[in-house]
Amino acid sequence: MRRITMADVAERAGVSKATVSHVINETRFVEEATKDRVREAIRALGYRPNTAARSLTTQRTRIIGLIVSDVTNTFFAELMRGIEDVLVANGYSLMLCNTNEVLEREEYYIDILLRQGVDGIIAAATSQDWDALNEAAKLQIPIVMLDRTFENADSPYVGVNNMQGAYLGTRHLIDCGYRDIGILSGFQRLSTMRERLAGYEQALAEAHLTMRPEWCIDSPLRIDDGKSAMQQLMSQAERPRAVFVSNNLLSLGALMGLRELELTCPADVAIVGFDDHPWAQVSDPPLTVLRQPTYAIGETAAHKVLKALNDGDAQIPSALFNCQLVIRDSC
Amino acid sequence: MRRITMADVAERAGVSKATVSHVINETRFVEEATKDRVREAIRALGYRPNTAARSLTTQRTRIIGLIVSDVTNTFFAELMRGIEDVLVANGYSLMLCNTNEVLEREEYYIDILLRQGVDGIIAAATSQDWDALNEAAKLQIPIVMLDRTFENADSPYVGVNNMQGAYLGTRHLIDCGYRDIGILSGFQRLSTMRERLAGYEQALAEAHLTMRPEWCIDSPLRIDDGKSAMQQLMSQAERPRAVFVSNNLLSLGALMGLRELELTCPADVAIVGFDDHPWAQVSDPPLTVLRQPTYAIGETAAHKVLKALNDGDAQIPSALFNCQLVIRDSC
DNA sequence: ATCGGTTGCGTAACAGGTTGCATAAGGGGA
DNA sequence: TCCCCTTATGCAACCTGTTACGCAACCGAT
Repeated sequence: MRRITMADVAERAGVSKATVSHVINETRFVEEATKDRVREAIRALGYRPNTAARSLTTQRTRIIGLIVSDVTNTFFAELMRGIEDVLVANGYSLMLCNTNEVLEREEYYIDILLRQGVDGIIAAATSQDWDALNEAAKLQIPIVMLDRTFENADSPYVGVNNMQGAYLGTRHLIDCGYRDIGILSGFQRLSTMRERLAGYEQALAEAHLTMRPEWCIDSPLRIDDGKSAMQQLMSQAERPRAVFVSNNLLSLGALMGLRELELTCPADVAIVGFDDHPWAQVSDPPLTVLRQPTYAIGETAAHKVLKALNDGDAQIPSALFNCQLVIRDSC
Repeated sequence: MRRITMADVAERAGVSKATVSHVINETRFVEEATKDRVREAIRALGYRPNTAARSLTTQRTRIIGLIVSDVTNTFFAELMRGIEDVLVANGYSLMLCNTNEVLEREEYYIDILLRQGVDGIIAAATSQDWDALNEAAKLQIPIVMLDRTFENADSPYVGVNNMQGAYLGTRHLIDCGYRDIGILSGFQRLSTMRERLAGYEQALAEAHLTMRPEWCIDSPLRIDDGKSAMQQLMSQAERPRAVFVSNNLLSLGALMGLRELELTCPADVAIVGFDDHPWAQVSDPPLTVLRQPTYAIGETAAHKVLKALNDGDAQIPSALFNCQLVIRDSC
């Protein structure tokens, strides 16, 4: 069965390809009777326009590339949902690029996206300089930085005020009476993590507490890393009595780590985590966390690419949301 | 800045477009010296082939459409990761379609995928008949059913032996001495959920226990639904002493529901859940669950589409994995 | 010198849409 | 009746690759 093309529709309706095209896209006036014939032909033949052919001439694909580092992290999943809902509502589709926080994979994917000719890119980039995205920028493809950004990023950023969040969390620990506070600070390569560390430092400084470098553990962002980081923290001669954890997977790992050491939270160590997660309500103990308006962040990011696409070269401002401290039983 | 096309490369290298194409695709012999000139031109100009143009003639896009019902469910996220890793390794990309378990959205997306001309579709379909996917099937596009399937599905299925899993789980409850066992059976529209209910029934029957319909609660698959379903179960005059929960989000909701009623697990009700989840280790109590080899399922599904693409019309068999009972403290 | 068989590459048709330009038909005014 | 204008549509070039077909140049053999 040959593919049905526009020529088939045109023939059946007794009009030219041009007319069919204009009926479909409503790009010029066509008499109602003619429109009807075309529409009936489309239905009868089961015609479906070929996106590749269309984008070849229009130079637009109505596809947005989404780069995230870990789809299994509910935080990113929730972002995706927000993004996708907005894109679908506007007739765009999503090309998913999961980098696993691997730079080469990110670069590979950016190349793919550019070949694909995506109309825009939303990136929770693992790279922290403009190199990888530079090609896209040169091609004038709108880019929105999601969750993370970097110094000289030349694109709008949508995320949360990480410093404020970490400050709030650490401050809460201090207010609860803790003085010896450590931090699982994650990947310092990521702006997000740097900002959270800064918020933590600020809260400590304000309370005239000194930050002890050995209580500040960097690590990748997987569950196991959280576990070993927490255990590393707890195996020290002098242990912190509370820990600020910069990422939800690390929080989960931290809880696992404590369990293995038969330490309990908050009796032995208090924890404040970053990012809320449904499971955090039923964990043992339920976690006190900084909640981000994740879905809204996703929506906003999607709106920003669309705006960039529609408004030509209008300057798109960044959007910074605030975190909310959700107090549960871990401090 | 105009887009760089193959013609530009050809001109700079002093050859024809055909030669450039053949150098890129290695589709016919080209002298080494010529190849070098072409490659150097490609590099110098920063040429990137246009996928749309290519797929217009080749009739292939190297894109696979993935339809899932809920990206925020870690189960699907993990499937995606498996699928994506395999696809990337084979030079394919992923178009993500999140349906939120809404039929219209699924149909909409299938239409989009067909216009896009995806080479194959992997679908954790929310629809449970062939209607939505029929168009794709007629166009000879390989389809792989993921996690769910239906009676007259004419495509290979990759998933888990749900009946065996549910049987194992229910059986475990029985072995623990429970006699009054209820079930949160989810969406009976989905094959997965029907099979799990069947496994539950089988285990009960085998132990000569009668199934009480009022202890068998259907619901959608979101966390809140699990919560209210569990509360509905617990508000009955005669309550079950154990509950088999057919889905991980429902398990989470069930735990929340119990908490709200100030009931404890397993003292008041025991729970066995379906699908493992990292958080299930640190929940209160740590959940006994049926674990699926999720990542492997994803990989397998991806391999099957690719096989269908490469081997023409070879019959692709389904793949059924087994569940593994992971015993923790909820019974 | 002629011929057949490589070797290496170019020409042009095509894939399926979009769109600038052109044109035919019909109506109204001079 | 002629001309111009409007209305509704068609023609064909173009977007950027792929590929069937063809041809020139060179080789060694006769």
